[in-house]
Amino acid sequence: VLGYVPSEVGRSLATRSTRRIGIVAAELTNPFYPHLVEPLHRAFEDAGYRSALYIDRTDDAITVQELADGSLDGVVLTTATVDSVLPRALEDRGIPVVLVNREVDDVATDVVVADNRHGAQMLADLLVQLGHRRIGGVFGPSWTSTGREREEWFVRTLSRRGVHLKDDLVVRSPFGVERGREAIKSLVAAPEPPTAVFAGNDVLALGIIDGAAEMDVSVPGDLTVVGFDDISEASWHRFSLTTVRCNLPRMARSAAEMLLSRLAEPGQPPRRLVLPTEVVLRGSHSAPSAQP
Amino acid sequence: VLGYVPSEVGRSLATRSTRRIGIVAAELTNPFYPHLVEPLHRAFEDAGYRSALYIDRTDDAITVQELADGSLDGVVLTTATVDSVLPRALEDRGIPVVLVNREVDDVATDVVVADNRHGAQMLADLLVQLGHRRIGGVFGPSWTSTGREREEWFVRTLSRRGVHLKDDLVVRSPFGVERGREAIKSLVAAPEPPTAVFAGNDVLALGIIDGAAEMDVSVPGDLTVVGFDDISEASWHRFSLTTVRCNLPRMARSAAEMLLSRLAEPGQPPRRLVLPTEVVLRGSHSAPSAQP
DNA sequence: TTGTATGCGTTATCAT
DNA sequence: ATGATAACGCATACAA
Repeated sequence: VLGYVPSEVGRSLATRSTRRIGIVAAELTNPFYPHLVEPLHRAFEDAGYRSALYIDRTDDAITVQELADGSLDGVVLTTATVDSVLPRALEDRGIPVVLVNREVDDVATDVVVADNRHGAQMLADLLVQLGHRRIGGVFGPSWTSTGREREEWFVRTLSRRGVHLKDDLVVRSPFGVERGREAIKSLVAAPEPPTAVFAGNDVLALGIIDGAAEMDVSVPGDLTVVGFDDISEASWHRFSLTTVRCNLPRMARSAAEMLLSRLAEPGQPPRRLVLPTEVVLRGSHSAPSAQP
Repeated sequence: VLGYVPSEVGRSLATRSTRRIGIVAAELTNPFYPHLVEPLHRAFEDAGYRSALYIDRTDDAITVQELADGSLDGVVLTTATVDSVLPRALEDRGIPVVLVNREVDDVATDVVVADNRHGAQMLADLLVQLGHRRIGGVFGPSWTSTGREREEWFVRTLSRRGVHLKDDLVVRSPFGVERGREAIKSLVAAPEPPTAVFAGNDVLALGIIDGAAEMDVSVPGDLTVVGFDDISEASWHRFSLTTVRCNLPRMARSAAEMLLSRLAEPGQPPRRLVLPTEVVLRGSHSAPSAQP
């Protein structure tokens, strides 16, 4: 018979290697994650590994036993929070882990992140240089390294330039288009609405721009919006989002390489790779219009 | 020890069931697929099944041996073309298959699709009723049942109403935002540009709207755009796409149910489920403006 | 009820 | 080189 295909499960049992990597991401309908999952999948595929998808829902988090059932050679975590126990637990069971785009406190695993500090700093500089003083922030969750780091360095840099965010102009919310839409609605309803707003990531920024359009506030005429990540949607003309590029495909590839290299050489000390960021100027920013 | 997790691969070998379903989709950065993959994953998860992701790239198609290596209890195909051999091949090897959103000629497997004919018909009626006569089409690939069916019934209905599409106003291209953008640029460059354009799906429609904005043709002022699927992006204010709803989450759930039921009862005759469609009127359509 | 042996499909080891 | 066989981790069937 020519159509014979050897059984992977038999092979896996004998070699104790499944040639399958677990990728845990948030809901894929959050437009951020496909930009990470897609190149991750491709990188593993190119290396002869298959991938299993795990969706980490806020209401129903991924557990250790789901990932440690012996069906995975390694795991990529893209949704880790600063207090995640998953990375520790998995490594304790001998399962190689790599963190992507998120860091975890007090845990030493392989990790690839973008230079969020520098990115946030450049964005802050950009806004004050444009002349903005009444600035708002729609930051990501403080329990994610990404949200936390970007917020911290954005406000810190602003402070250095003598600009301070008013409390009623900052919102913290989970990453999501809908959340961005809601957030901007509350911000423009403030007694003194911001002339510019920093979004914790592009997905929030898309929601902000969309919500602004909905309320007839023009971007960048009435409101400057800057994002973070540079997902492909940011370059859509209807958004034309000024943002900082994290080079997600590269981040994903690096993460895959790290995991693969650890599979080959399990003894290696944990590595931490931080990728450079650059701001990409598009059409969602401008100088503030005359203040009323 | 309390942290013991039984090995899935051992269990799989013994029970010859992996409790894992293969989901084959196109690149996830194509915004359509997350809307299918996400609810599919959820449905399988709820039923105690894990899922493996397979990305079907145009340049590197999924092969039978990848899916028939014994690591999958069943397969969901979302990228099948009318002449796909995969469904037949998989069923021949005893692997349950369900086709979602796409049909295959001369193959009897389980399938769940939307009522594309009715949807296309309603859209055609809408356009002529609005008064459009110079209508363009950016159809999907003719080698997909979805692209083919929607095109056929759209032009057929138009013909019945006495409206015919000029050859230089129809484009056929793979589904993709970028392709929609390119397509509309060629259409508006025609000697007599269309006042309305039908998109093979929402993803193409998004590209069309974005490309139109880029060329300063206003939607719906200068150009009416209608799509197909009603993915969540279609409801974003910046697109506000008039489209026909296929209820993708429901489609996915039904497909999962079908596959699961076949796993429980392998002998069943193939079923074909076609889900009703409805048009959802938003802001991307209007009557044609005065003709020059 | 608790325990023990056999089979699942493959790789790997060890004789021949 | 080629071929027989044990081991992988679990489930199942059967025996005690």
